[in-house]
Amino acid sequence: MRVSRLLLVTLRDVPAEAEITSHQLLLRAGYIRRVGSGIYAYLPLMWRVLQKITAVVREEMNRAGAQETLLPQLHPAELWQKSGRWQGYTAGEGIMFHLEDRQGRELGLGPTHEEVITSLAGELLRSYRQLPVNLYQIQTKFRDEIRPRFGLMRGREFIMKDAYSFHASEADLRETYGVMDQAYRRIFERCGLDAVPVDADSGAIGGAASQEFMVTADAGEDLILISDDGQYAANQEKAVSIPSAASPLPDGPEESIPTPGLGSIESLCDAKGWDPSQVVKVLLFVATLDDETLQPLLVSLRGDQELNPTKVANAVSRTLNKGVLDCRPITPEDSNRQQIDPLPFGSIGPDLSDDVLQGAKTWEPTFLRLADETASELGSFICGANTPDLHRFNTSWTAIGQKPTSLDLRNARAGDVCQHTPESRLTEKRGIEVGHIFQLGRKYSEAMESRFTNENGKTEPFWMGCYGIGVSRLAQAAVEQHHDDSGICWPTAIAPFEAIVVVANIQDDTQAQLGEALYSELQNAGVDVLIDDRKERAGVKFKDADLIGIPWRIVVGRDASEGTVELVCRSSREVQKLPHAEAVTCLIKGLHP
RNA sequence: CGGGAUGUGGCGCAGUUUGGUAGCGCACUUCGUUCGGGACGAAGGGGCCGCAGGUUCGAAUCCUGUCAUCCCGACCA
Repeated sequence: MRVSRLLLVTLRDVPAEAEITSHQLLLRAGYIRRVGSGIYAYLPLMWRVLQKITAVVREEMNRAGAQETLLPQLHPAELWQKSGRWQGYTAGEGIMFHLEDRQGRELGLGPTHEEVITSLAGELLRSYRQLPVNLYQIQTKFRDEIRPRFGLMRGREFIMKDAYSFHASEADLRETYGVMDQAYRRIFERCGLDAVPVDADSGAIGGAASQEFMVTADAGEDLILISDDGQYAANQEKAVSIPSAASPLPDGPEESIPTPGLGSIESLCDAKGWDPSQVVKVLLFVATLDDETLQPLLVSLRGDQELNPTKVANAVSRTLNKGVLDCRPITPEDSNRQQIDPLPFGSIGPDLSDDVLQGAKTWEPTFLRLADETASELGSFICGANTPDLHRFNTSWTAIGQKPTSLDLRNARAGDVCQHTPESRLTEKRGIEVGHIFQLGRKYSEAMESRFTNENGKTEPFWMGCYGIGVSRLAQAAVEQHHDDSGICWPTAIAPFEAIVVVANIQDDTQAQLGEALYSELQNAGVDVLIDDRKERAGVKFKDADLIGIPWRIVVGRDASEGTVELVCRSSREVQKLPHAEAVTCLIKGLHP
C-alpha cells in the first residue's frame, strides 16, 4: 500500500473527547473516528489491525476444535423471554437495545448470544454422540452502556468473539473450559499482550467457574489483586484474603456512650480513641429481585473493612434463591418515600428491629440480615444503639441476642494475607478485561428447554460453557500497553503493516527508485509493507510513521546513492545503517525470527 | 439516573464578565523558496457561534427551554 493513496488523516492536536492515551493515539493516528457516543468507525488502518487480531483468534479457536458460525444480531423477544432475561435486559437500566418491527413484534439487538445459540443447539444436537460441540463467531455486539467510555474500551457497538460449548457432562465441560483457557493464553501472547488470568465473579451471565483475562494497565477499569508469589490472582469482585486481626477491647461491662454528631466510623474512632476494627458497622441496602420484590438488607461488617457489593448481591441471591437485579444503599430520603419513620443512620446496630419497616409502601417488611465474618467473629465490639447519637461499648452478639452466620462480604485489599499461603500478600493492579471464560452449567439449557438424549435414552439439558474476547477492546488495550511519547508501537502480530519504507525525498530519483525497488522486494517476500511516497518533507513522514506505529521502518535517504539505507525498530528506536540488500534480510529475520 | 463540565470552520482554542454582526493556531487550496524529525513567505476557501423561543434598534455574548458530548459513580468483552 502506498501512503499517498492510503486514507490516513493524522492529527497534531489531541481531540478533546479523548482522555486516555490509547484513545488519543488511535484518534490522532487516524485509526478511528467517533460517529456517536460509544460508536466508532474503524478506518482502514484500524480494520487491518482488527483483521490481524481476528486471524489469530480464528487460528487458535480452530486449533482448539471450535467451529466458526455467524449468528443473527436481531433477536426475537420470545427467545429472551424464555430465558427470563428480556425484562432485566430491556427494562430500566437494561443493556439491550430493543425495537418493534412494523408488525409490532419485539426484537432485541444482540448484546450476547446465549439465547440464540442454546435454542439452536436444542434443535440441532439431539444425541450425546454429537457432543461436545464448540461454536464461535466474531461479530458486532450491541450494548446500550449506561456510560460509554474511553473510545473502543466501552463502546455501545463493539466487535466480540464469543464461543459457546455444549456437553453431555460437567466433566466434559471442564475439559473444554481448560482447553479454552490454554487457547486464550496463546491468543493474548501471540497478540503481544501481557494478560493475566484472574478468578472472576460470573455476574449477570451466571454459572459456576469463571476466569477473566486482564491486560494490566493503569487506565484499566477493573481492580485486580495478585499474590506476591504469582499463585493467585482475582478480580476484586471475587478476591478473597485473610483479614488482619482486630484490636481486642478491654474486658468490662457493656456501656451506652453518647456520641452526638459522630455518625461515621472515622469521626467516632477519632473522637473516642477507638480502633475501627473494634466497631461493627451496619449498612442498609435495598435489593431489587428478579420477581420485582424490593428486599431491605442489613449488612454488618467490621469497621476497618470495605463492603464488596458483588459478594453481597451473590449472598442475597443464594440465600433467597432469586436473581438480584440491583442493590443500592438506603438513604434518608427513602424513609419519606416509603412513609416509614426516619432510620437512625450513624447509630444503627445489627439488631435494628424489623419494626422500623412496618408500613413501608413497596419494601418487604423484614430485613435480610447478613454479616461478614470479620464482624460475626468479634467477641466484644462497639456498635450503634439504634437510637440517634448513642453507641454501645463492649457489647457482644450474645448480648444483642443474635449470632449471624459468617459470610465473606468484604473487599480483599492490597497488603492482605493470602488464603493459599500466609507467606504471601496481595498487591493491587488495574486491568482491562479482554477475555472472559465461564462454565455456565445448565442454567440456559434448562431455561430454554434445550436438551439431548443421553446414553441411557433419557433426555437432559446440556452442560454449557461460554467464552468471550473483546476484539476491538483488545486492539485498544494493546495500544495502552505499547506506546511511547511519539506514538503507537504495535506488536508485530497485530500491526496494520509490518514494515514501512520511508523515502526521505521522493523527488530525488535515486531515492525514489531504490525505495520502489525495496517496496516490491518486500512485497514479493510476503511482507505487509507500506511505502511512504508522499511529497512531504522527511520530518513529516518520520513523525507520521512513529505515530501510526509500524514496527519496522526502512529509511531511504541521502545514502541511497551508495545503496545504503537505515533499518529502524519502532519500539526500541534502534537504528542500523546497512546496504539495502542486507537491510531486507535483516528485516525479514526480524519479522520471522 | 445522580454529581461536574463543555458546545464557536475538519482539529485545538480565544471572544461571553461589560450586547455593536466573529478571530487565532493547526489542517486545506494556489504560487514561490526550502527539503532527515510535524519548514517559511504570499495569496485564498471554509463557520446561520448546538438547537428553539424570548429580551433588545441590535445577541456567540443576556433570559428561558431543549439537545448533544465529555468527566466522576451504578453496567460489562
